[in-house]
Amino acid sequence: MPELPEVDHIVRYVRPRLVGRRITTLETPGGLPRGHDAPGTSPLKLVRGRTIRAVDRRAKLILLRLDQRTLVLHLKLTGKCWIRDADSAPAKSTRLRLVLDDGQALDVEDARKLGWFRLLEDEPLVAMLEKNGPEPLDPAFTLAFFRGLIAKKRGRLKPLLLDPTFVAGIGNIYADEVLFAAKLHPRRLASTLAPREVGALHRAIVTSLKRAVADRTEEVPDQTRVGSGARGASKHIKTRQVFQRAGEPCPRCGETILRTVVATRGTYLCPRCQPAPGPA
DNA sequence: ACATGCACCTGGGAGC
DNA sequence: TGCTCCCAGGTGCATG
Repeated sequence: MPELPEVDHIVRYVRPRLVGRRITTLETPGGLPRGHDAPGTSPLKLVRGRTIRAVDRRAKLILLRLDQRTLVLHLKLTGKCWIRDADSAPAKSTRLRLVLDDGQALDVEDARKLGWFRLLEDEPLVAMLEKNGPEPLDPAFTLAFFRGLIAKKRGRLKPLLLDPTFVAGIGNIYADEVLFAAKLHPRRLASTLAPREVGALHRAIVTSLKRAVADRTEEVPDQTRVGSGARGASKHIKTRQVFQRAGEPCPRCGETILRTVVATRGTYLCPRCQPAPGPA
C-alpha cells in the first residue's frame, strides 16, 4: 500500500504510542507470510519483554528499535499498521499483533501477505539498509548529487523511479506524479534528458514527496480506500494530479489524462504536458 | 553491469 | 447471487 509519504505518516502515528512501551506478547492471529516461522520458534520470539526505544523510517521500512535489536517491517502493497485495544478482535488479515504493557497493541495487517517482518541485530540491519537508494528528502539529496546518480542511467524514467536502489521511497503513485510535475514522459530514456530536464526531475521528486508528507497531518493515517479494490482511492486522491484520474482533464492544460502500461505497471499521464519520445 | 519482466499472494470490483 | 476476469500503491531474482 504505502510509499514514502504514507510510511512516514504511519511512523508519526505509531511512534508516540510505542516509544517507551514494553512488548508483553506477540500474536499471529491471521497466519504469517510465507517464509516466516511460527513466533515460538523463530528469532521473533525474542521481541517479548523488550522495550521499544525508538521508531524510525528508512525507505519504505518501519524500524522498531528495541534493546540490542530492531524489528523491521515492510508493508509492501497492502500492509497497514493500527494501534488497537489489546482486547479487541484482530482483523482477519492481521499478521502480527504486538501487545504492549499499557493494554494497547500494534496490529500489522496485510491482506496479500507480500509484506514481511524481521528481527535484526545491528550488523545485518545496516547491511539491509545500505541496499536502499538515497533518501530523497535528506538535505544531501541535492541537484548536484542527483545529476551524478542519473548520469550513469540509460533506461526509461518510470522503471528507474520505481527502482528502490536508485532513489528510496518512490512507488507507482509518486512515480507518475513526479513525471507529471516534471513534464516528462514515463518512457523517456534517462540518457536523453537535457540538463534542465534533470533539474526539473530532481525538483519534482523533492517537492512532490515533501508536499505529500506535509499533507498528511491527521493524527491517524488514512490507510483505507474509499470505493476500494484496485481502483479505490484514499481521500488523498485530491492531492494527486494524474494518478488514477484517467478520463479527467489535466489540471494544467485540460487535455484528457490517459492510462497506459509502462514496464507492466499502470501509468497515468497527460499526453500534452508529457510528450512521448520518438520511436527510436 | 545494466535493463526488463515476471513471481510472489489475496481480495475487491466490474461485467455478465 | 455467483461466477470469471482484471486490477492492485513493492521488490527480488531470473533472464536477455
